[in-house]
Amino acid sequence: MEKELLLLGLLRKQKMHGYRLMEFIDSNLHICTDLKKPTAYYLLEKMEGFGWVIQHEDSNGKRPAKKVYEITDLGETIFQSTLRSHLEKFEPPFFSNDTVYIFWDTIPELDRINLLQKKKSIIENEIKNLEKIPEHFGGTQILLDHQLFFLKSEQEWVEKLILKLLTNKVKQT
Amino acid sequence: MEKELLLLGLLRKQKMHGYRLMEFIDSNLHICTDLKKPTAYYLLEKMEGFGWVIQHEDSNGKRPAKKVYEITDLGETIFQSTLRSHLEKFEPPFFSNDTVYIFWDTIPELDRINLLQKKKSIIENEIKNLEKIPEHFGGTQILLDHQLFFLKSEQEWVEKLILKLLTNKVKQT
DNA sequence: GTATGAATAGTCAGATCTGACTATTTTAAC
DNA sequence: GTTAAAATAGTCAGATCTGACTATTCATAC
Repeated sequence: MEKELLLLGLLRKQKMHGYRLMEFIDSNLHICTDLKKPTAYYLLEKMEGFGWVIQHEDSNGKRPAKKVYEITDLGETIFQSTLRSHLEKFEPPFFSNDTVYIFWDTIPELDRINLLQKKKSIIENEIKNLEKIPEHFGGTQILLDHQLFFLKSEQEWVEKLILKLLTNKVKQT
Repeated sequence: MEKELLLLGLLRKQKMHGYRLMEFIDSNLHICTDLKKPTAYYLLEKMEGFGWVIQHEDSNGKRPAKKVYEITDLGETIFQSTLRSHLEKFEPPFFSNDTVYIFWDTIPELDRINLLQKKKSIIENEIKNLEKIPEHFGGTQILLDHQLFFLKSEQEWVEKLILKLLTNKVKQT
């Protein structure tokens, strides 16, 4: 429901057509969602079926008709309850790259260290990029703070793992 | 490719049929993947098409024929390169529940604190549960360590956020 | 004026994923 | 020995998602 929540929340502020929605999401919210354009159109149609949004053609002037979506009262109710249930919930994400650790013993020790070092530098770059972003508006700043906090925690973890590998190696020699 | 990697990696150790694979994943690897049974069967068939695995019917005795999957040389090559590329990569997960923060201003201040407190207690429970799990084998222990490290970081972050809200409230009064 | 590229708005076939189901065999209880 | 429950093995229709595409309009440069 996160994607639906996002769309509903944006439509609450202002009625819009799909393209405008995706434009906003792409340029401002890429940290918190991977919603793609065709999915957005698909979800808008689905939500129209549920009666969460209504759509009317806006054939302004010469341009071909645009489908402008607007949130309904039902949509607002859904938004409010979903918003609350998501704030209180906690669902750990899957670290899909972690699958490798299951097969840790397949990788020679030197490779492990080298590859982890690369991972570490990617994280460091991400941190630098995030720190460059100027203060955002309202809640989006919380989102950025969270991401940054998370990245720093990941950095620390990888550093510890590398250190552990290095000290193990020293012990062996 | 994480799901394919997982299946290939397990088939490397031992040829198996889909049910056995899923049994192992469900009972040991639920932390790192959300692979479900029908998806596993789908992926096995796909990988058979790619020549990464081969399948032969095992009609042992009375039971209806089982499809036993086995990794091929090509599959092993794919596994090795995918394993390495995943170890060096870092892709931050999407905290889908964070979508709420975009609409932070919609929620009354008291609700915010209450709901975050619930979130916090869920995290604390998860931590307790993870700490109960006895030492695992090999790489899987790294996976558990990572998850625990992450959860503690999340706990800290939520605590900080709650604290910030509380001090803001005091200032206002 | 017109060719070219960017912006605008959306669609579609095909890939991926899953809830709910089928079907058989084994185990256990009586 | 028969019935019920659990274990075993898999399937399928339908939901969800996306890469690649279409189609129109606007800007600009020549």
